[in-house]
Amino acid sequence: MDTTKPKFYALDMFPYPSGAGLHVGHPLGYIASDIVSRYKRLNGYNVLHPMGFDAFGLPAEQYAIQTGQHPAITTAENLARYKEQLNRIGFSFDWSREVQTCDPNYYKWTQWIFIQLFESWYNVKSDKAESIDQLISIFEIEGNINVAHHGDEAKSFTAEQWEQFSPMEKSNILQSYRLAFQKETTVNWCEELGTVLANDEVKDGLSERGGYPVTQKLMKQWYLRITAYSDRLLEGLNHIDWSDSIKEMQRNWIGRSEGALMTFSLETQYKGEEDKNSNLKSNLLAPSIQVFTTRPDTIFGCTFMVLAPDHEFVSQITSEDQRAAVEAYSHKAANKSERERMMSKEVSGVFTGGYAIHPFTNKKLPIYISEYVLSGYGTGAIMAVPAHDDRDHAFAKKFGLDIIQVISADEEIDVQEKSYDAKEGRLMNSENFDRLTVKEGIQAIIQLAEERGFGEKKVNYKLRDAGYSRQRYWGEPFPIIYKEGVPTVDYDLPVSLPEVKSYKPTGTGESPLASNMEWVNTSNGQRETDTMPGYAGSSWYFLRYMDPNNNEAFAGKESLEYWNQVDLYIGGTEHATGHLLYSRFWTKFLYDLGYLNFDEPFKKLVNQGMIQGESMLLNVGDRELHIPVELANKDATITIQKLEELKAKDNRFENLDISLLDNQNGLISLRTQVEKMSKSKYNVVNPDDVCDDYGADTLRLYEMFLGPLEDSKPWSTKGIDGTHRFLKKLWALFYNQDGEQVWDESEPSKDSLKTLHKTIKKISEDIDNFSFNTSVAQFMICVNELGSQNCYSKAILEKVLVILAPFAPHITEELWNKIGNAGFILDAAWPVFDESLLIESTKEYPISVNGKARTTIEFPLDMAKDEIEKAVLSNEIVQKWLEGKAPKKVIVVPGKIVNVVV
RNA sequence: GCUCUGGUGGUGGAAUUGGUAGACACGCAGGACUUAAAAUCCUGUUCCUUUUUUGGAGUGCGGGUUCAAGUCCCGCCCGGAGCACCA
Repeated sequence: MDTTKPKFYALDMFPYPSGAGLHVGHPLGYIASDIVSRYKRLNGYNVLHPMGFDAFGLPAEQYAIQTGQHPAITTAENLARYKEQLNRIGFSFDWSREVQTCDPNYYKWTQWIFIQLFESWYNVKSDKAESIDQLISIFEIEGNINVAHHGDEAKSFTAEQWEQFSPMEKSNILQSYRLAFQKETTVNWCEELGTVLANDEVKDGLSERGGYPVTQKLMKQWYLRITAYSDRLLEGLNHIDWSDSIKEMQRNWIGRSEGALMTFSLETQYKGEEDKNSNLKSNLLAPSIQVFTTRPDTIFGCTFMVLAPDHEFVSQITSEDQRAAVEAYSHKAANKSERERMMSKEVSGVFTGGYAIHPFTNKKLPIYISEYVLSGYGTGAIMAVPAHDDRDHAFAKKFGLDIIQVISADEEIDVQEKSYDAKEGRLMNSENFDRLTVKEGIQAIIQLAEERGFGEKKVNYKLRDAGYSRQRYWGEPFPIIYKEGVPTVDYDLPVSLPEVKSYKPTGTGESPLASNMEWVNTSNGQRETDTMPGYAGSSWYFLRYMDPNNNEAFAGKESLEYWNQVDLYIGGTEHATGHLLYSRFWTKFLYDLGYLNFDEPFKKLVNQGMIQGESMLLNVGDRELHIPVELANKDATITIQKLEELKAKDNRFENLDISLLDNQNGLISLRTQVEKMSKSKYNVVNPDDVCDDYGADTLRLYEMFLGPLEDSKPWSTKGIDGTHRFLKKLWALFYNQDGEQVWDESEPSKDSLKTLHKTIKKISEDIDNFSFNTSVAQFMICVNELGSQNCYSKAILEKVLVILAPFAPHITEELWNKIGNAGFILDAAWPVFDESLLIESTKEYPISVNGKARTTIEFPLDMAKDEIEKAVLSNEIVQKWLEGKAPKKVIVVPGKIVNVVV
């Protein structure tokens, strides 16, 4: 490969090969990236345009559970079908670089990256990931007193103490530093799937895949410390060319908010029996409660406090007479599923009987528990300011608590009726802080709180560490062996996925791998039996394409340096907060370790819209049934005959009495509905069928012509004849209906050169702007014009073929060879655009009077402005419109318009 | 509720960022070729008005800036997507 040439890396989000095969929506983005790839190749770039498969995942496994067939077999079958379908459409993928995430030669490196994460920690001082061995040497020299890290809080210890710790204690301490670590927490547990899910795999309290209920469960799980990268993930968004909406989604997901931690001391302290078995001070008494707030300026309006029902201090601050009520409420809350909790908007809560002391006013503040405070965010406790927070206001109303206004508003407001949440106005009822603006108040109150030692500035994030354990079979095994309970690394990669008797999760929280004892028990200890989640393999696959067969590294240094960032990444928005965030995280991590010289993986991201299906619905009285779209006619009707055939083989129609349906001349009308393509809606359109009917080039052109790449649009074959007709017209410029040659070696006419160069210009611009629908329109204009000019000149036609080649590779390649050119059309060069051919000597100006267009006059383009002015004013029609009035002003926009203002 | 998007003919959609709105295509209507159909080609097609002439209105609604607004500003209405007790 000639590495002195410029490079271009065009990538598609690799598909998960499901059993259903491709539908016409899948190729949309692939066609676009293929056009750009071919265009760049014609322009002299080395283009990396690979394809592969995200092959680990739940559907194959669920199919395996049902049928007992090994997921590897079904995956291989599906994959072969996908490839066949893709090849039919004529993509220029470099299949020699194909990756499959379930291939041991691939997941070997997924496991290797996991090991790097396990053996790294995040040093806040250098603001990057560093080796855990260096951290251990620091511990050995000076303990952890000077270590600033991103991670869980660790007790401080000295070098001597570190020396004394047992291997298990050391391991536990290191877990709070490692970037891949274990932690016991409440997790999203899906009973039906028998596994834990990450936050972004849960939608509306249901599993994204399957739609099963998700509950909270306490389990020991692997996590990746993505939170260490929160700020860098946020900051990096400013330097990449992605759509605003995706950037915004990531910003919201990371959810940075600036505020303060405030400490409220407690009035009541623990009076129960001491827990002798615990040496944790907090179990004996809770001296104070910390809250996170973004509005420290409203602290004087705080009239009560609320804790999450599962906050660690709840039982200690609860008074005896309130204990039964509090426990009942907590119990109920804990057993609610995520979905139930989100469904009920009802205000609920219980008074604990405990009181906190307001740090400024020393007033007693009752402490409540309520579901509206989440234990996972901030400190799991809030200072409630009902006058200036909508939720606190609702709570105060329900429980009859005080509402004190501390921020004044411009308009007339009554905080007893409605809270005033805007961050505008001046402080009031706030002692010395009165009259300060909100902004000043926030500063001043934090400052004083810091001086007095009960508060500090604090940045909070919504982003959680990413759960990395799945109790599943069809995924990457962890390269981890427990030696007397201590997790240690197995460097002998790959750790291959073993055979098991059953793929079914045990339901007890153990993965199917646990049943293969021979595999689990090694001479060094027991293997980790969970597997990695779906996003593991997809978080770095774009790097493997650069050097897919490397056995020494995940990719070689030269390859990584040459191919560098993905220049263009095309895919759907469904991965906005999952895959795209994890990939950015892994890239930054590998950058920190020095393996990459870029820390954002995808320079430009384009999200193609979804192609929806048009469902055909048959009204059968009480309900509607989906009719397979291929049986319906174009005008949304179906013949009785076809309906009878359908009834015979589809049991959904068993009880249908066709004679009762309203029929007109043997046709029954159907209702159409645009919705997502899916098997169950019988509205899937297979690209193979379109290729059969019209050919792959028509499919490619039509999908591009449908509208802007980024818009969602329903699939409809209504306009497909237009693009097909275009290709026939193109062919007719070379050969007539009888197959006789009509192209010739004649000198191109001036007009045809003009048409050609206009097209070269427009197509180049359009591809750069991802405006493929207008490119197709331009090709149609080009062919129509050449046709009416009777242009059959080979010199023109072969250039047209080259610029059309990225869009319609099959027909252009065929004609390219037919007219006597050897070799691939992709090895040709993009024609050079000659501006001089387009320059016209005269131009028709629209002439308007007071902004209304009245007539047009032709002028030489190089005519001076004042000459044009004179000519316009002496024009008959203009004079008639002026009716003798003197013009105030004449505006001449060169090449555009002349406007006379009266 | 918050954030991001978008609203243009019968339909999908154009409009070089303030310069003749409706490119291109579908559909529809009329015509040519044909015994006929298909295919192909030609003409017309924003709406209202009108004798083909001609006017007038028009880019979700209401204001504004400008010689000139689909495009910019202010206030509404509607659709799509995402987030959603995040303190």
